Order: sequence, then C-alpha cells, then structure tokens
Amino acid sequence: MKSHLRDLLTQAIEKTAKGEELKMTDLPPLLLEPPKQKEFGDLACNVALIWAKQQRKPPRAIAEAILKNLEDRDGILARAGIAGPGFLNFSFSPKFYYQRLGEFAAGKELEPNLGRGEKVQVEFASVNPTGPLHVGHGRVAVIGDVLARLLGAVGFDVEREYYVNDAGNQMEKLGLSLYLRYRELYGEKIAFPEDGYPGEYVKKLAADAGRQWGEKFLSEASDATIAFFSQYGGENLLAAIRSDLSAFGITFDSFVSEKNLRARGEVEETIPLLSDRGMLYEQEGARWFRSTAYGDDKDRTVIKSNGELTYFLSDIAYHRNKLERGFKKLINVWGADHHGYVPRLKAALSALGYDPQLLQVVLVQMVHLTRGGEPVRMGKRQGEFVSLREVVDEVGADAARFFFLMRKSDSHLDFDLELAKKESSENPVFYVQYAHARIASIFEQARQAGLEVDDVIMRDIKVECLAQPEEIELIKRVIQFAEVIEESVKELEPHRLVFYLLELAGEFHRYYNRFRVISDDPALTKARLLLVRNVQKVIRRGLNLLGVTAPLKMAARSEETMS
RNA sequence: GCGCCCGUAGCUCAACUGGACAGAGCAUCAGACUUCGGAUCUGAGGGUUGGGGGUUCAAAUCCCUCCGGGCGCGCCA
Repeated sequence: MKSHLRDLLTQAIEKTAKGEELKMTDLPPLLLEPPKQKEFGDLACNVALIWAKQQRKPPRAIAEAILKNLEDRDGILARAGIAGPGFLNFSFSPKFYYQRLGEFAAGKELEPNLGRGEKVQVEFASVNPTGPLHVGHGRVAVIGDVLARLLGAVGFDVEREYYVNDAGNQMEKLGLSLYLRYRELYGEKIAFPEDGYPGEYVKKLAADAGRQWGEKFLSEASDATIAFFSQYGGENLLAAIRSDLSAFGITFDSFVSEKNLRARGEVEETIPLLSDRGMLYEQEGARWFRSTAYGDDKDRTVIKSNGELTYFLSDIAYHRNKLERGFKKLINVWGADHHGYVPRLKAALSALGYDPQLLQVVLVQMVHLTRGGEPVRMGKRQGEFVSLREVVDEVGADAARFFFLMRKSDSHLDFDLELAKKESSENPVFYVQYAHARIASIFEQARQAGLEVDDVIMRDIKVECLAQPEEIELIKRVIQFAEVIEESVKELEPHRLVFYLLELAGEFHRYYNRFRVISDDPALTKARLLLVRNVQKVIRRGLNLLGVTAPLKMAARSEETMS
C-alpha cells in the first residue's frame, strides 16, 4: 500500500526539485502514515513540512508544487489534497483496492521478503536447569518463539537456540541440594544451606535417585558424588523444561551447553583475545575486563582470584562462538531483570572487534498473575513460583500464548487466569478465533446451499460488487497485514500482530452483523465469499505466527484446526 | 545513592518511533436477530497523557526537574 504511493510521490518530488531548484539532498526519508482522522484519507505525508524548513519556503507552497507534479497514470488514487499546515493527504481508489485483493486471492505471498536468506539467531528461554519454568519464563519463551516465527516468515534463515548454563556454582548448589535431600531420605538430619534449592521438585528428584541407586551414595560424600548429582539433576531438569516448552508449542534447533564450551577450551581462548587488545588487567589477584572503555558502569571480573572463570567470561565466549558461526544478527530474549547485563556484553563484543549492533536484546518484563482480579501469591521464599506448566494446564496453550503476547514486552503484564479461561467475548483470544470459525461456518453454509465455494477464489469474481464502504475498509485491513508483519519484525514487537488481529476480527464481526455474505445475488455472494475467505486467510496466518490454533469450530475447545 | 524500564479513560493497555480533535477492550448505562454461529453487533458517558518547565510549525513521544512504581547495581549465577 505504502510502496505504491511512495513510488508516485518520489517521482513527483524529484520533478518538483528540478522545477523549483530545491535541494534533494536535504530531504529526509519519505514518511507515509495513516492519519488518525478518516477524513484525511488513507495515507498522509509530512514531507512538505520538513522540507519547508530547510528550503525556507512555506510548506503549503511546496505541497502544492509536489501535488502539481504528481502523475497518477494508473489511477490508483481517488483523492490527493493538502490540509492543515501542509500535509499531503491521499486516498486510494476502490480500483486500487480491488487489484490488491485480487493479488491476495491469487495467492500472493502474505509477508514481504525482508531477510533474503540472511542467517539470524534467536536465543531465548535459556533458563538454568536448576528448576522448573515459571510463568515469567513462559512469557520470555513465547516472545522468543514468535520472534523466530516472524523472522522466518519474512525470509530470514532463523536458528532458535537455547543456551544451557550447565557449569559452575549454581549447578554445584543444585547437586549439593539434591544430595542432602537424598541423605535426608535415609533418616539423616541435615542442615539445608541458605543458598540451596529448596523446591519440592528437588525432594522428588532425590527420591527418584533413591529408588534408582538405593543407599549407594550414602557413604560417598565426595566432590565426585556432588558432581554426579549435579549432572543427574541438570539432565532431568532440562528434560522437564524441554517437555514443558514442547507442550507449549516451543522447540529449538540447537542447545549449546556451557560445559561443552568450556571443555572445548573456547572459554579460555577468549582471554588472550581480550588481553592482546589491552582490555584486561589484574587487580587484587583477579582479572578484570575493562568494560568501562565501552560505556559500562564498571569493569567486570572475568577470572576470580581463586582462579575460577566467571559466567560472564563464558558468555563472552558463547557470543563469540555465535558470531563465528556466521550469524548476521543475534537476538537475545531476556527477562528484564538482566537488563544491567546488556552493556557489558555489548562492550565485550566491541572489545573483540565486533559491531555491538549485531546483538539486539529484547527485554521482557515480569508477569503478574491474577485470578478474577485478585493477585495470585507467589511464595518466593519457598522457591515455589507458579509454574508455566500449571498455567498452561489450566487455561490452555492458545490462551496462555495469546495473553503473553498481548502487551509490549517491556511493560509489565497482568495475566488474569479467570479471563483467559472464559469462553466469551471478554476473552480476546476467543474473539479472534471465533472470527475464523465463523467464516468457516459461512462456507459450510454456502456449500450446503449448493454453491461452488472451492472455486470461489479464482473464477469470475466481480470484485466491483464490493462497493460498501465497510467492504473497502475490510479490504484495506486485510492488505495491511504485510505492513504489520514488517513493523513487528523491524521493531521486534510481536504484540503489534496481536493488536492487528483483534482489529481485523472486530471489523469482520461488525461487517458480518451488518451484511449478509450469502444472498440472492450470485455475483455479490461470490465477491463477498472471496472477501471473507481472505479475511480468514490472514487471521489464520496471523494466529499461526503466534503459535495459536485457528479452529474451524468453536465448540468446547475444539481440536479441529486448519493448518 | 547511581543506572535502566514504566506512569495514558474507573480497570487492562494501544498510539506505526515528532504529526492533525490521544484510540481500543473490559466495566457502567441504553439498545439489536422468525435467514450465514448472540462466543456477535449498535449507541452513550468517561482524559490537563503523574506534576512543572523547556526544544518547534507540531510533544504521550525528545531534553531538564520533581513525584510515584518496578528492576538492576558482587571476585553471585
């Protein structure tokens, strides 16, 4: 939509520049956007206002000159005018919309090709395998998942990766916690450490270990035993995490283990790389990375005075490893509580000679669970968060995903469990799914009336029959899909797609209530079937990109879907 | 104390990154099918965009300041 007008306008501006001897070089990129008020048309452009300042001419005069030079040979515009301080306002002709709808119906790609096969990586979830996923992790995971889906849809070669922190102190603490619970099984009174993992799942795992190995480890309280329990716990918990995610529709292309990274020596390799560039120094027996040289608040330790490597060093090595694999873009999806971590990692990339812009970090704020408006208490002290699994079991994967995506990621999310379960118009996910199912139902009706609905997409459709303003609006909304996807990807903001789908569904429901698709007029019926078929197509595609099912029937959580 | 994020209708949030009279949903009130699914639709009320200053043709958006909320600031992970 924008691109068609942009071409016309660019030509007009070039011509104007020649005629008026204005300097093209000062011209900012053309901004076209739908005005808030409908009276101003479909798209507005502020170029005259911006240009005016640099050229020291009145904006309206410039706007007039541009308009005079506008040649709409194909008649795509119905109206072009000047308003207010010098905005150029444009409305497309119905003919233009009919053509776009025709392209759509003929199977034109729904998404623009922005990626052109470029390799990008999305790393997300990456939760330490020291416990089950909670709701906050679920939001991070879904946002990462949908970003990956969106990037793939616009032609990037996407890899989805999970980084497993399976080395270091936390794993040791897990191992120790498990081992202590294990000894407890056999009647021993233990003093559970303050910084251990207190969750019930630890006891459960310990009990499993007891069943499997009996008293074997009771007499062997060695480091090797702790290490064994660490590994045992880590593997089991990672498996549980993967199974929770998979029940939530989320899978990965690769898992990168920190332990392996260390074993391969990649972590230590980064030390000379940094020190050769003068980015490391010694202080009080430890080695520090000069991250302040690249804007971080303070320098960061990479090797502790006891010789242990920090997680930060592993992370540097890991991100170097990513870039060496040839990704042109790295996207990390993190909980917002890690935001302080971004500058040091970018600093490290800079220090290694990479462009820090290659890395984009999407921060995801936390989730407040409520039930009918009342907050759901989470006893953080007992280490008992509400798990992702519980939420998905209660409200279903579709609703949970949709709700997690309904807000901009850097704002807090209120998630009401009661609302998510409701099967009514209050529940946004049902509202959108219902629009899809309703269209399916129209086609079922048409089929029963003996109409050849399978051919409706291609043959002998008089789109000009769609003369109602509501129909033009609906076409407009449908073809806007590509732009919404583009914005969602560019800004890495999947919530834009969610809002779009809600609007499209709303527009369809209103249309449905006002007009009958199937009528006595065969030509009109066909044209309207074509229109709603394409509404349905876009809704289905949009829901799929969100990982939400598009049901053909809404009856009692139907499993029936179109893929 | 320092840094980052947030503050928009009673509630939950949008606003295409500086554009024209700030928009939705929920809630409230009043309405709509003997025909395609009422899980829907129509209408009404509701705002000094936390306060104050500034930048400019134009500010919810950018800058300063204050208020309020969240998070982060370790040789933790």
